[in-house]
Amino acid sequence: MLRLTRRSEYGIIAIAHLAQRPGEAASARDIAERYGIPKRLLAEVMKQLSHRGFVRSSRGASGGYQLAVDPTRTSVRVVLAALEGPFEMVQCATDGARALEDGEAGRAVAPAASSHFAQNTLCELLGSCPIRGPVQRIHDRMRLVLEEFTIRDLISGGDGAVPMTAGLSTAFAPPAVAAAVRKS
Amino acid sequence: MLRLTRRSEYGIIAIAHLAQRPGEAASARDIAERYGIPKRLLAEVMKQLSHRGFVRSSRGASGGYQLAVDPTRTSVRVVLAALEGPFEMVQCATDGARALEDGEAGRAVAPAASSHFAQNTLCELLGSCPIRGPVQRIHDRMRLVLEEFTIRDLISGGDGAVPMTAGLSTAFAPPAVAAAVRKS
DNA sequence: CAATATCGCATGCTTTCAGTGCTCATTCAA
DNA sequence: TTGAATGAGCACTGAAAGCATGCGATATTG
Repeated sequence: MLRLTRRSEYGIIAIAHLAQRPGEAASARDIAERYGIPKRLLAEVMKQLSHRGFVRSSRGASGGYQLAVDPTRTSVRVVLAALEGPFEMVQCATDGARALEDGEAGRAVAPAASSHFAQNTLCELLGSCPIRGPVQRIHDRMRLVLEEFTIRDLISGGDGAVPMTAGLSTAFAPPAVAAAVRKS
Repeated sequence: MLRLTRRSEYGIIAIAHLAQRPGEAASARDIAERYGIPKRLLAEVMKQLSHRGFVRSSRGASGGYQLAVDPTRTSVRVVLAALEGPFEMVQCATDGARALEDGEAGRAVAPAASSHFAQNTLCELLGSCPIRGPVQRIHDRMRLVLEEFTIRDLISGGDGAVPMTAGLSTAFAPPAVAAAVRKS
C-alpha cells in the first residue's frame, strides 16, 4: 500500500544524481543509462521537473539538466508533489490552500486562493464520517515526514542516526507512542 | 500521491464503527447504509478483515460483525496491511521478514521465514541505486507513524495533542528536523 | 418454512500507470 | 553550412489495479 509510482522513483533518483554534481549538466541519456531506467520515460519525468522549476534544462548538443533549487531547502515532499500531485492519503485529507501550494518549486505561484474543496465523494457527501479527525492527524504526521527530508538528505549516504530535536514533537500529536514498542 | 484505496477507507470506517460499539454486532448493511458506502463492496472488505482475524463474523438473521482484536493494541498499519498488503513506498523498501509479518492479526503465523526478496525490478538489478539508504529511512519513519496509531485512536474524536514520549525519537533518525520549520 | 446474513466465485467497467513512437526545435562542433 | 546530439511536445498502446455488482449457496434466527 501507499506505493510511489515509477515516475517518482526515477525523478528522485535523477534529482539526487544532479544534486551530487553541482554545476555539471547531466543529460537524460547519462542518467538513464547510469541507473538502467528507460530513457524515454525519464525524459518525460525530467520535462515535468523542468516545468515545475526543480531543474534547469539546456538543449542542444552537450545539453542536459542541472539542479535549479537549493537542495537543503527543498523537501522531498514538494518534489514528489510535482510528479504525482499533492500528498493525500484520503480524499478528504487536504484543503484548497495546501493543494494549490503543492507542486511548484520557486516561482511563487500565489494564485487567488479559492477554497473550493475537491469533490469529496466520501466525506463531504455524507456528513458523518467518523474517522475524519483521526485520519487527518495521521495524514499530517506522514506529511511532516516527507517535509522533513530534503534533497540533500537523499545524497548523504551516511546512515548515522541524527537525533530528533525537541520542540517539534509537540506540533503534531502522536497519540499512544507506547504502541510502537509492540511491533516494529 | 500515496493515496489509500477505497477498500482501506471502508475497512477503517467499519473497524472504527465496531470499536465504538463493543459487544454489539453490526451487519454490513447497517454500516454501509450508515455511511453511504456500497454494501456489496463493504461486505467484500469485511470478509477480508474476517479472514485476517480482525473481526468475527456471525451469519444468519441478526448476524453481523464484531471486533475481534484489542483496539488499544492493534495498529492502523496492520489493519491496512491486511487490506492492501504491506506498506512499501518503493519496491526495495521492504524485506522478506517484514512482508511476511504483515497482514495477519492474532493467529501467530510463524512461517518458515524465507528471505527471498521480491523481484526488485529496479534496485536489485542495477547494483547502484543511489537513493536506497535515504529512501529506506523515509520509509521507516512513515511506517512508524502508521504503527503508532491504533484502532482506539480512530474513535477518539478528541483532538487533544498527546505529547510524544521520549526514548522513541532516537530509534529512527530524522536528518534535518530544522527543515520542518520552513514550511508546513 | 421464511427472512436475513455472510460466503464464494465470477464478471464488467473505469482509471491509472508504464513505456514507446515520432516529429520538431535548439545547440554545438566540425 | 551541415550534421549530430539533445530536449520538447503530442499522442498512443498495453497492462494492471481499482471499483463495483450479480448470483447462488450456506448458515442462523424466529
